[in-house]
Amino acid sequence: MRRDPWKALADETRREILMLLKGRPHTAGEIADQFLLSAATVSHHLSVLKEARLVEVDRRAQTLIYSLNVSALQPVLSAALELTAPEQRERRRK
Amino acid sequence: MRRDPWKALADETRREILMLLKGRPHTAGEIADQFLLSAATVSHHLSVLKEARLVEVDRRAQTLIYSLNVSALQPVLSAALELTAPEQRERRRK
DNA sequence: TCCGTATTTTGAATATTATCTAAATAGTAA
DNA sequence: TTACTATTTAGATAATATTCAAAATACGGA
Repeated sequence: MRRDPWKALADETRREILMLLKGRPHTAGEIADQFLLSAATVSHHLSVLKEARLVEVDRRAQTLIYSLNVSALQPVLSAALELTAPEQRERRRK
Repeated sequence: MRRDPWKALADETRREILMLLKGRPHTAGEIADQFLLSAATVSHHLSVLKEARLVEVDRRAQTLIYSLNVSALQPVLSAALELTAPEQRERRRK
């Protein structure tokens, strides 16, 4: 399933997961340990992030390792910048 | 009521409203005319944006004029940049 | 004061989301 | 195969969000 990154980022827990992954990749268990939520709930959040391409997963035996995929943040960043930026002037050449 | 700007930005219609307001302020009616939704629905979206401080309102007689408030986008932009940016090096002085 | 226009608020239907527990799956090792 | 660990999936519930039609409010003008 395809997910809108904006929707994925709307949840505070999911943004905290991404911040955690910014430092280094973590296993699902390590991530779950950082929150007061059940492992099942964290797993659900991870799947939302995965469907939005904001994280990638690698398997190492029984263990799933999640890492941040910054490229999926690009559209969000562009949109936010476009709203913030002063009116674009016309390009000179081409 | 106080609103999380991330939540306000999660809705596509609301992001389109903000893009519209980037050009210039618009009345509620002008905004509603740009969408296939009822005026009541658009009014609801405007109130969500207002509660997230993403828009400001001025009254001109019966007419309410909405405009974009970029400053409320700052936290969103910072968070997105922080996730994207390379690991911060230690500051040299102070 | 009464009317018309612009807009919001209310009330209700429906859809989506967040969360939990319990059950299922995947992999490794005995 | 059986047992163990790591994690996800299923099923249920409660909270939140989107939407509309109808009613309410705000303002200016006749």
